Amino acid sequence: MVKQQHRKPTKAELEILMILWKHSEAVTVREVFEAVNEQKYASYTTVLKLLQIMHEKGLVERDEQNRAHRYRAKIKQKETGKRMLDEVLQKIFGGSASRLVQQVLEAETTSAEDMREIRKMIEKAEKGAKQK
Amino acid sequence: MVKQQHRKPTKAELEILMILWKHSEAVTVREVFEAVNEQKYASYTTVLKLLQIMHEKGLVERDEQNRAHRYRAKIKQKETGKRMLDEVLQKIFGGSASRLVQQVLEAETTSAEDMREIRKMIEKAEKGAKQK
DNA sequence: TAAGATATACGAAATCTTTCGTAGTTGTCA
DNA sequence: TGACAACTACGAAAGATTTCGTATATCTTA
Repeated sequence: MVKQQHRKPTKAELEILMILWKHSEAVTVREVFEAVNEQKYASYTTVLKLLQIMHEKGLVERDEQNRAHRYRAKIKQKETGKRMLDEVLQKIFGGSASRLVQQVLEAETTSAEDMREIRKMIEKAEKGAKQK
Repeated sequence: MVKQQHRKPTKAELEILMILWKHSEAVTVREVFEAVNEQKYASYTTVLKLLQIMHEKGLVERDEQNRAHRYRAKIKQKETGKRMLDEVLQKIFGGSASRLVQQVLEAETTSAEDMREIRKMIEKAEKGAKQK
């Protein structure tokens, strides 16, 4: 388990990260720009600047081999998700995982399908769980 | 299920809300101020201003009967938690509740105790689940 | 009742985040 | 090669959020 030493991504940065996470290969600014513009308008230089800032912050890696630089996420989606989830867990659910899960189960977006999967995971997890 | 028509609370507003949620009764600015300062330094007028802004936005209610106004959260912790959780769910876990729960189960903060509770909830929920 | 403590209101500085224009460089191709 | 397209760098405006000082009113108490 590694601790990340960077600040949490801002809203706009997270949007960029989500795009980067979809690609296994490093992508150009133009590609990111186009992906962003499928959701909302943003100028090319806005996207570029964001990537540059994220690079400074260490959120992304940059390959400067070619004229068009290529970027890839440096922080993992999983780690980021864990962090964000943990923040909600602590702040809103007072650290109670079961209260959080309960909320998820109550959400109308959780299907019977999801339920089954979740149950399986629990059963598996409970066997291997550390008894503390 | 009610939809909330206000914007999502900012970081500082959430800190205030968390304090308000702990109290069933409406509290004075001074009480909030003191609670805030157990965690970090903030001047009295900063806390006051935040509460005033939150009042304008409809995040809190204000009782102006006495000289020292009393505030209480107007939005529910549960609703806010649901919202925030749903945001993480959509943005990070692509809407998959099971992936989110899996992440929770993997977190080292989830105890065997939590697991048992979660399993019970699932079993109960699965029975009443809508089959879609 | 006068001084000091405690309130609210509110403008505006300070800070953080997002957006974009402009300058300058490099590649493309007719 | 010259014009145009595409790229990076970067400052700075614009927007959002947070912080605080000052003005003013009200309560408390010696």
